[in-house]
Amino acid sequence: MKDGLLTDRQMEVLRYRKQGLTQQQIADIISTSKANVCTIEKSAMENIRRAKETLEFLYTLDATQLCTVPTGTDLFEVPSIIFREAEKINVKVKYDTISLINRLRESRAQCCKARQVCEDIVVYITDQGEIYFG
Amino acid sequence: MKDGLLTDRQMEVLRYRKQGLTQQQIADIISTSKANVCTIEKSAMENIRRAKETLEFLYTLDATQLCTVPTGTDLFEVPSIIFREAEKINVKVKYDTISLINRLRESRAQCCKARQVCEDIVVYITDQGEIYFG
DNA sequence: GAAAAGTTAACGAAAAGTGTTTAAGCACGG
DNA sequence: CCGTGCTTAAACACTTTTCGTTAACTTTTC
Repeated sequence: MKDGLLTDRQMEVLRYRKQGLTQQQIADIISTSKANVCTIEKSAMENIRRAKETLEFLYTLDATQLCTVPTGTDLFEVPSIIFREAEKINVKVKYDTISLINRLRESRAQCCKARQVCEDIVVYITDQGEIYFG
Repeated sequence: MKDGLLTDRQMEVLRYRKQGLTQQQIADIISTSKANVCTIEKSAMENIRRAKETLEFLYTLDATQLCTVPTGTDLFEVPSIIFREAEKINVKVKYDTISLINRLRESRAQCCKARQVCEDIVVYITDQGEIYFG
C-alpha cells in the first residue's frame, strides 16, 4: 500500500549494483545464485521501464493528439512534420529540430532503425508546446 | 512485456474521466457498477503514485535528498533556496541561476504556473552537484 | 583462450494484484 | 429528505509477478 513498484529484493540488488558489486558478489551476500541475482536485476529494470511508460501515458492524458508519423518516414523529416501540424493548431513547439530527434530517439528507441521510423508513432502535444510520443 | 503499469481498464476509465464523465456514466458505457469504476480509478491512481515513487527511488540511488520547495514559492527564488541548502552540505551546484530555472521548467512543467511553483517539489543532489526534481 | 561476469530458458510454489459484486457509507445541493 | 456523485470494505475467482533452482549459453576481461 505504501511502496513503489520495486520489491525489497530488487532495491537491494540495485543498491549493491550501484556500489559496483558483481552479480556473484551480491549472490554471496544475499545467499542465492548469480542467475537469480540476474533475473531480479532484470525484473527491476523492467519495472522501472514500466514506471516510466506509465508516467508518459499520464502526460498524453492532458495532451491532444497532433498527428501520426507513418512507418518508413525519414527520421530527419519528423521535426518538420511536427512543426507543420503544430502550426495548423497554432501551438509553438517547445523544441528545435535536433532536440526533437533526440527526444524521439530517447523515448522510442525501438522505433528508430538507422534513419527510418520503423513503427507508426502517434505524436501528442500540450498547449504549452510540450511533445510526447505515444 | 510491452505495456506500462496501468491495465486497459484503468486507462479506459482515466480517459473517460479526463473527458469529464461521471463514474456512473462510465459504468454504463463499460457495463459495470459505479462502485467498480471507483475502485478501478482508485487503483489506477495508486499505480501512478507507485510509478512516481519508483522513479524517485531511482534518483535517490545516486543522489541525496536536498530539500523540498513548497507550493507557492516564487520561481525565481528556487535557485537561491537550492544554493543555500547545497552550501550547508558543502556541495557545489553544477548550474547557475538561469539554468536551474530552465531545468526545473523542463522537467516539471506541470509544477510551474506563471512565476509560481504550484506543487511541492523535492530536490535531489549528487556529490557532483547534479540536481534532480522529484 | 581461460576465467569471470553476465544472460537465458524452463519450471514450480508462494505472493501480490485485478476485476467484480454486494452492501453500506459520506457530503451536498435542491 | 431525496438524488447524485463518490468512497469504502469484504469476499471471490482469476492472472501475473516474484524468487528461487538447475543447467547451459554468451560476453567481457586479462
